[in-house]
Amino acid sequence: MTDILAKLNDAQRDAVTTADGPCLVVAGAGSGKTRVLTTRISWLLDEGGIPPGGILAFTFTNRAAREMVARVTANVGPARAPFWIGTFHGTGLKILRADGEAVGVARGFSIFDTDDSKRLLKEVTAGLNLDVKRFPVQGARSMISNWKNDDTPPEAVAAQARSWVEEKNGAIYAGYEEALHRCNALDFDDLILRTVHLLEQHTDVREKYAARFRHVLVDEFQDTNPLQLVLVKALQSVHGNVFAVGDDDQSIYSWRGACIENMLGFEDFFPGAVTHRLEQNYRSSGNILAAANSVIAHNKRRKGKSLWTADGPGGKLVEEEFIDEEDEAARVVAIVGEEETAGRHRSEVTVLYRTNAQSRALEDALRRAHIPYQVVGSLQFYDRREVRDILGYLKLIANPADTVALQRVINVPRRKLGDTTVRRLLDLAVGAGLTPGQAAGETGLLEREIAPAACRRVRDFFRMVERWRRLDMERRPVRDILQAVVDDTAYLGHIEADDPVTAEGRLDNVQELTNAAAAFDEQTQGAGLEAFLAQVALVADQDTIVDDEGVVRLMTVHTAKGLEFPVVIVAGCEDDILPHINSREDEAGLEEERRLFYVAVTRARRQVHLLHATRRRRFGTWQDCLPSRFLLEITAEVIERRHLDRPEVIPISRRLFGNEAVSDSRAPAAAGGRRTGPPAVRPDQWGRRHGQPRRPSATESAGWDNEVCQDRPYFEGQLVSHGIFGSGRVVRVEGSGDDLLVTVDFNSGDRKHLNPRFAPLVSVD
DNA sequence: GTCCGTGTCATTTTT
DNA sequence: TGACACGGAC
Repeated sequence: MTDILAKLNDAQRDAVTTADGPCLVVAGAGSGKTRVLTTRISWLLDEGGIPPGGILAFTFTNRAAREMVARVTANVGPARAPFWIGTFHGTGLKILRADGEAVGVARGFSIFDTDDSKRLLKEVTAGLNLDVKRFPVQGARSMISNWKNDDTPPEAVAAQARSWVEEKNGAIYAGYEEALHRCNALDFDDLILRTVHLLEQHTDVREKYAARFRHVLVDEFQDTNPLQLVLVKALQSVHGNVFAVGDDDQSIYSWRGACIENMLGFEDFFPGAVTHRLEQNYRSSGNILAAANSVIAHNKRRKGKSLWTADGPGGKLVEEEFIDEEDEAARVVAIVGEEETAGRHRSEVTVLYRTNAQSRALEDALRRAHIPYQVVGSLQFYDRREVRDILGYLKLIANPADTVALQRVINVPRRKLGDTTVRRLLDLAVGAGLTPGQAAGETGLLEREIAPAACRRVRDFFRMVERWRRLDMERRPVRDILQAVVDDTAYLGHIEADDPVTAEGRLDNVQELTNAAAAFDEQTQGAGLEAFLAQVALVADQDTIVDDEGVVRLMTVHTAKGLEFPVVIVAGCEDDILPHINSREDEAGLEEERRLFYVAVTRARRQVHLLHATRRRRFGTWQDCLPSRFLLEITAEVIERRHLDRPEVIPISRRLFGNEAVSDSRAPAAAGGRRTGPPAVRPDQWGRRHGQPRRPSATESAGWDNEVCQDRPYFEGQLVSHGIFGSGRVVRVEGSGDDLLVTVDFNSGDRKHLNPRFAPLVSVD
């Protein structure tokens, strides 16, 4: 243990060995937050004499939970690995499965994911005869989520309603809750809300858990919502041992109910709390930290801290301006090439952006350049239609009351069971107080509303489901049940027939799901269907980053939180993108965008590229773009700014007085249009318009060299210079176009085979 | 019940 | 631009 502590710096060690009682660790980006948390747990187990079951630790992601378990286990050995380290939702699930019946949570309940909730809400809204346009499902969902996170029940909403719309919103909420109950399902928020209710209303249960857990630890505390705070309070009520770690400057989930006040007001919520601060950064070079610090200092709502590093300043950050998103993407390709030329892996480069839509241009460019890439996190495996279909069957098998799943699958593949029939079936079932399957089993019930032929088809369907359900009751492996579903429904044939073009990929997905089920059976020694579905709902992070050196990663800034990369490219550093247009009105929104920018910059270890374009296609039309205001907040000494040098571009300094005239005067610049020809100004012309000829530095203009070299092809004996390898002489030229390969003997003695398309090779005259 | 044209609306998404 | 939902036509 002592050697683990010895690896910590003073601040970290103070935090780890802090005495009992509430403690907040304000941990800046890259300051060893996870290490402090895991060492603290190890220390409590080792030195504090706490049994493994006495530790309760909350994270937000499964990834974080896994990592924490792994690191603690490495410290204390598998025999003493704590087993209550998990996400808030996963922990709520565990408690509810054990004791939920006390608050009306029936055994065998399903977990509704976002998609399920939306379908249910749509049904509820329609059932209340409300216009979906005035009461959009997504809006209702977030409203309800907010209410649940404030522990506001439907009755309270109804009582406070002051207008027809509010009244109806309350009615939707109430209807939704009823429908959930009928489906014997909980949504994500319920997993926490019901746990809170359980602990609040049942003193015995609360004391059982609060006494069992001697220490409660929370990761990413800045992301907790009010309900999660209540949960934490309840669980520490006996002993008062809370250890929370977080960074208020990285709070970027307020739109999901995260409440930065939980962190800012920690000392009020937990009187007597001590606060530790971790400000030494072990990730980024000095300039990167200086840039991050200077930007985040503009925020008012923060605890205030300043990161520092014992390492050197490293390279400057680079801000680069481009004509449009295609040029920007070309620069990304070039940067990747530069890294490779320097002998590093592509995977050292990660591209971050604010909105998913931005990935498109980047992907196009990378694909054209034959650079493999991975878009992390956007299209979830479990969101694919065929996967959801099969899971729908499994959900229906596990929970006969799950009418959302029923409606999803009853007519897929087609069984001539249309909306009308299904609607009538559901109404009959509700009227009789039965599940749809039970209703189908009653003689004569269906016939009251449904045509005989349709009745037969309905019964056939449920007979099939019953058959599968027996497999589940026999505790057969999930894999077998899944296989039976796929076989009995001829689902693979359905995929082929539905769309032969995409069939192959979708068949693969079904296979992948089968593999996941088989793996689950094996790893859990047959935990069963219900457990499998819970895992799928809660551990859907298939977006684990592929461990592949040959892949460039693209992701949103949100997705990148908690990760680090050698080289970070932030694409689209423009006003209205980052900060996003929807956040510019209010100060709080702007501060969150600034934190987002801060998160992006602090992901980098070695180099940060901040790219922006003067115009960009948005919703089909060109839109003028101004550099992000956050770029101006970066302290000048640590950043190199490369702007397109065009007379019509307003110098960045003038923008400080930003007024309408600025964007007006820029308009002609954007009017040129790109389609008819190359951009008016190429990146390789930076700075040259106004005289002062200069040699492009190694890091710029690489993306354009292949075009340059078409005018001036390389030839043997040519003297060239390379930003990293220095100068040398061309000894061989092979291939052409994208495959052009130039062999250069550098003065350093190295012989390199370079593709000028990527390698910043400059002719020396 | 299904198909296709038209209209609409565009953040971020740990669970 | 493009994804998706809805309404009218078959």
